[in-house]
Amino acid sequence: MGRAPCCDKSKVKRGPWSPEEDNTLKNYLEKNGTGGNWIALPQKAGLRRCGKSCRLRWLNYLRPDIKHGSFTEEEDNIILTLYGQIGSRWSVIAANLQGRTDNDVKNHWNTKLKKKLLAAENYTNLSSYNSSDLNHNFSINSFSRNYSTMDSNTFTSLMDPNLTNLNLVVPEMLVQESDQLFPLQSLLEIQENGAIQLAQDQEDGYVMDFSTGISSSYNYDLVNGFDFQEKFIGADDTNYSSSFSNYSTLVQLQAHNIPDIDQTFKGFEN
DNA sequence: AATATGCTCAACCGCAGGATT
DNA sequence: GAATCCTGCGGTTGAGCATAT
Repeated sequence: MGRAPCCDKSKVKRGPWSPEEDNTLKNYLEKNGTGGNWIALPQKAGLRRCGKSCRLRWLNYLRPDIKHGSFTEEEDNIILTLYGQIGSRWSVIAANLQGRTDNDVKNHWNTKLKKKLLAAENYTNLSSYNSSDLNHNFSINSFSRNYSTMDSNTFTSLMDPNLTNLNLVVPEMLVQESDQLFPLQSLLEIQENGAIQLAQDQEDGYVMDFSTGISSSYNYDLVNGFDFQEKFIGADDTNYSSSFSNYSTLVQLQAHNIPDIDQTFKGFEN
């Protein structure tokens, strides 16, 4: 049969840890380690706590390699990027940030970064979407712009129109994978393929190419100074109207000319 | 100064999957 | 193979603090 229950919840202390309890747990673990059994640990260490609570306290707070304090911009960018790829797999994201725990990353996301991303998405009228494709779920799918075809001569990109090797927001692994599957076209190539320009106003606009089955669009923001390219697969919907809600997968979003992405987002907050 | 509201983050909860008996 | 437990994970909560009114 199975093992004994881990603890009697009516007999263990709950709530915030006292400095004395922290010391007891820390001293015990530094001398003895976990012994491979968190459930038995509190009794051995002389703590009236559930083993699960001890584990959490150690992993999230007492471990010597934990980094306390605010997140750097570089860490923010890593979180944003990885969240775009894999969603809320906090332990995986935390593993890419030295000294940060999944709880830390999760809290930071819920209190800071989510708002930042939502503000940016609202600005571009993109609503969130959970793609079923785990490798490419940048969580953006449906548009609600007012579309109007414009003369392509009026398009002005901030990036080199011959450029295909963009600075990417997504990490290298995904970039390589995506490049193999869906190579980037330069803006000139897109225009030569009969791209149409849509929705340019005083602040932003973009060019879209439906000729390949993989829809590409260049978006550009004249106020904040960045371009980015989006690619879609899974649908060849040339009869789009005011929404892309039927699009199945957004492959990737690639950005260029964002010297300080955090600075760019700041303008969208509140 | 008092109260309301918002924010942060440590801690808990419940579940899934693997391990153990 | 079944029953049960353990571990790790993501979601959620709520106390305490900060800021606004």
